[in-house]
Amino acid sequence: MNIQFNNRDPVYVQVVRHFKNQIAKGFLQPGQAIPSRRELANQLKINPNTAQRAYKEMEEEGLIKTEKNQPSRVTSNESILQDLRDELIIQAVNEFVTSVKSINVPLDDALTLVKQKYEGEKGDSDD
Amino acid sequence: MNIQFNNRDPVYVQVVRHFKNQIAKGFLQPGQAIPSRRELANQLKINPNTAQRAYKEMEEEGLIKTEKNQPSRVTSNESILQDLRDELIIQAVNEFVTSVKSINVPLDDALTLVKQKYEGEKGDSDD
DNA sequence: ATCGGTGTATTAAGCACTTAATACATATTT
DNA sequence: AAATATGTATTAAGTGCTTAATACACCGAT
Repeated sequence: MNIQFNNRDPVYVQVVRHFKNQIAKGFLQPGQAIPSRRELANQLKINPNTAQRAYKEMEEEGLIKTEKNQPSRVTSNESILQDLRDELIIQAVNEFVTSVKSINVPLDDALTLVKQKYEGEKGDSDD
Repeated sequence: MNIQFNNRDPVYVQVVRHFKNQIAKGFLQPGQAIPSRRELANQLKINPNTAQRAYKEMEEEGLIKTEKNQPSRVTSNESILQDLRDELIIQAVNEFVTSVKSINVPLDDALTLVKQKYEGEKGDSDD
């Protein structure tokens, strides 16, 4: 567990994004336990309330479930998990297409650039 | 001249983005005059200082030039204009590739989705 | 039963940033 | 010369939001 924080986005947003990526990637499995608020706060050197804020967001989106005196767990609702992945993809596509169309980049150029960039980098990014 | 403002980003940022798109698209030509701060403020119903803020940003990036008692003009520096377009494109590509790689979307899937989205929409967006 | 860990809620503090208000110098026009 | 429009700078106000502080109830283990 390690997150490279930037100074631009709020910490809790970055934490949520990190978990979403982990989940969408399948690195965090359905039903899998995740650290407690205070434990996560310790690991990431953030305030416990910030961790709570992140977990609350995920809870409200149905990504994690928390039961009395049990560690929070990734939801086992496959539909939600599928939706998460779809949403992340769709959002990325929409933003990209909007951007390139707004400055009249031809489709083929855009595709070529994506291909080059995608293949040009070795490892996966994580957040 | 018309901008559809959202409530998320600062107004001056949206103004800058609008001009950047117009320039990158070639809709605003090199050397072409743009409205005065107060005139733009009137047109867009924004505070003159907000217009000034936007122009200042563009001035600092070398996108526009302002000479004493002349309307501000789009720079005639072709290199800057080319860089602008390149930057917008590269940024869009980077963000997109980072996003899809972070959740292990295969390249072919990504390309297909972009193609579909691109072709699926008729008009260009403007900001 | 006491202690430590957990989730949660409320409130306060802090902070960065945008927008607004105001003023000034200059130049062009009437 | 007066008036109008321009760019620019300084300062103030407002505002939304993140983060921190604190407290409470619950449960399991010692």
